[in-house]
Amino acid sequence: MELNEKQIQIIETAERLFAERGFDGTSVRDIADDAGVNVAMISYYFGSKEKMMEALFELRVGSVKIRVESLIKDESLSPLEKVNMLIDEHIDRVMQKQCFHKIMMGVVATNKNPAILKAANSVKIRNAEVVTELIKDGQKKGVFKKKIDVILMMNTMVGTVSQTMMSQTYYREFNKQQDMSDEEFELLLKRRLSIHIKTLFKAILTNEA
Amino acid sequence: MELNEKQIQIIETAERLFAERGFDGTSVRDIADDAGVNVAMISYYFGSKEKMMEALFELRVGSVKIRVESLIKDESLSPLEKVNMLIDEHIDRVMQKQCFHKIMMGVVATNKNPAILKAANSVKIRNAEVVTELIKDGQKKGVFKKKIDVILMMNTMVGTVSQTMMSQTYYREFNKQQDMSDEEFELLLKRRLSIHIKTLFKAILTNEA
DNA sequence: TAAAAAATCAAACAATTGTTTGATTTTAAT
DNA sequence: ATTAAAATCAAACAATTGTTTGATTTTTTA
Repeated sequence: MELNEKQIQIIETAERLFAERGFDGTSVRDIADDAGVNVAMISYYFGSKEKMMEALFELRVGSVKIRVESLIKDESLSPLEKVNMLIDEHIDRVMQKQCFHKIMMGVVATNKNPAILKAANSVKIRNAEVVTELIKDGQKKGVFKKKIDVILMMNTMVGTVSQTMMSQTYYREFNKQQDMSDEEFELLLKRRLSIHIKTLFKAILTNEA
Repeated sequence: MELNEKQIQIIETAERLFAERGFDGTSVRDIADDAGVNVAMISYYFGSKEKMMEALFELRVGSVKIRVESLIKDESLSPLEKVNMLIDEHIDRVMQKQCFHKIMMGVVATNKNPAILKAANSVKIRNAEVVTELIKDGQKKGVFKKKIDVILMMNTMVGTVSQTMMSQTYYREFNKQQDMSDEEFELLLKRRLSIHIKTLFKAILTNEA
């Protein structure tokens, strides 16, 4: 599905409101008003509220796959370097599309929309397969430990980033970084998250101290 | 607020449905039908749907605090032992009340109900303070590292457990453990989660290999 | 510029929402 | 057994929901 300017404008408004209030907590009139269009435009363009959600999902997920796949194949990088790049990639992706990731958490929690759930699951499976290959490669080269639970490891990455993203204002308060600009703080948060997760991964992946 | 048998029955039905479909995705009639009571009973007992949610929150959160506080004060345990017990405590709590924790994720994501959000935040702050004290004690005794980001560490625990709980059927498929009974699998999952997180924490907390 | 297509709109649609009402039944107290 | 309180109910309430209609305007095409 190819989207024109107005459709994207509507979708991005919906994305923001869905993240703030949830899918069922946001009416099509809320979206239309906020986007400055007539209510009928949503059905006119997307068919239904549900299908608009699917269009949003398609828009956001579509672009991700390629970068990861090509990264894995790069021969000049060590397995650990690749893992570290995947971590940074994930942090950037979540922090840059916070609204979308909030919505996704809601969609996965409540098994509402089967179409989206299925698509999200296939993305997850593909990622797990890619990472598993990467781990195996590292094990073959003797730099990674033998017994590694890939799923739990990825759950730690995804879970830590989501949890941190969702409660970032709280993190900011706790560490008394109110004086920073939003951009500064986000950079700091990303840097700390990156170091934190890389430390964790190094501990469960490698044999070094 | 003290609850009679029927009120608890309604609340537990609501809890299950909220976890499956979200707060706004569940109507009071859905709840009443499933609980086998008249729709009017919800307003009659709780005042409103919103207040019923608050009663649910109060019911589930009320019992937690005491155990954690007393655990911390126990002189016979080392700091690392205490941390490990907190991890197991958290895993048990989430796995035993999965529906509730799913709902909480939704509530925190969408800043809808201020009363609940405020209460949830105060619980979080209290926990962070307790853990911070625990970490400081370990540092004083020389068994913990100097620079530790308590919030990120807790985000890793909470995030990993939530993520794993939410996608446990997927974990089961991926590791081909369909033949197990549900009880067996849950035990296995809890054990693996426990070891996994303890390994992570040991790596960022202690100086050992 | 004329015709066709696309976009926009206010209004209406039926269905569902949370809540209230007022009567009736059940339970508890005297 | 009588009274008072609590619980239960079907029905109705107004508000909001997602969607459709049919007319009107704007844009594109020829």
